[in-house]
Amino acid sequence: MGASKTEHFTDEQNAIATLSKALGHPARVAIMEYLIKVDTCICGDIVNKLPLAQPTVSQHLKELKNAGLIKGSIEGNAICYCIDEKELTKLQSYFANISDKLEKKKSNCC
Amino acid sequence: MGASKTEHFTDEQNAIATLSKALGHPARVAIMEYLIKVDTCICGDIVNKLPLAQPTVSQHLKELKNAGLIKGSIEGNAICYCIDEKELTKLQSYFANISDKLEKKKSNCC
DNA sequence: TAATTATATTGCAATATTACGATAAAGATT
DNA sequence: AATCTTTATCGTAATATTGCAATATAATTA
Repeated sequence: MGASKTEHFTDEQNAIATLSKALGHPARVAIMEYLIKVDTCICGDIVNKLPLAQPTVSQHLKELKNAGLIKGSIEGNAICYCIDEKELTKLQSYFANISDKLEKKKSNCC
Repeated sequence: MGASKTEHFTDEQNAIATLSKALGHPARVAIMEYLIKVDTCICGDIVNKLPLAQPTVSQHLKELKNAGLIKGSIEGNAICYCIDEKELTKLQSYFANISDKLEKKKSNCC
């Protein structure tokens, strides 16, 4: 059908999937990396850095914002975007936890 | 147009996006978690665990395999899937690195 | 070798994503 | 107030994803 059956999975599984999906496009990875690198983070700078049209970048920013990975604040005429660390930390600790489990298991299945 | 302009981004950005995208569906997150939890990992078990039809699960397994996150080996009649740690480690260290950078920066932008 | 079991593939419908031109909205500047 | 600058939204086309029934493939067993 095209729509995920999210209701059948745990909240954590859905949360991790949502965050991962938000980073599932190179432009959005590039935006995150840019925001981490610079401290000034005006939307127009991001548009200039990326090889995409302004509406497309705006859409990608919206998706990152919806996922909670970035936040934006009005800066006069412009909008200042920056990383929202909370969700990123969630992802980071999730993967750290998984790696830890695998490390301990020393899986020899396949 | 609908197709990502992957050629404009770095290899690492594309790699992280591909891995993230593969985990961008709760069913695939659930599959990964199941494979981490159990040591026996026959495809049929996964199908039974998930609230999805067999062809759908097969498709999700294929995507995880294409991304390099799991590998499968023929086990007589059945197929044994398990985690391929290499790519997962790549993701884990990527996020660890990002978190580290943010930690050091103590960003006070927004 | 026929039937069974396990998994993959095909085909298709429903929906989502990606991209961008045109345009709107809102503050800044003249 | 008219214009400029900056960002968001709308509309739309191209493509991708999700899901499953039907079917194919391949090893196993009777």
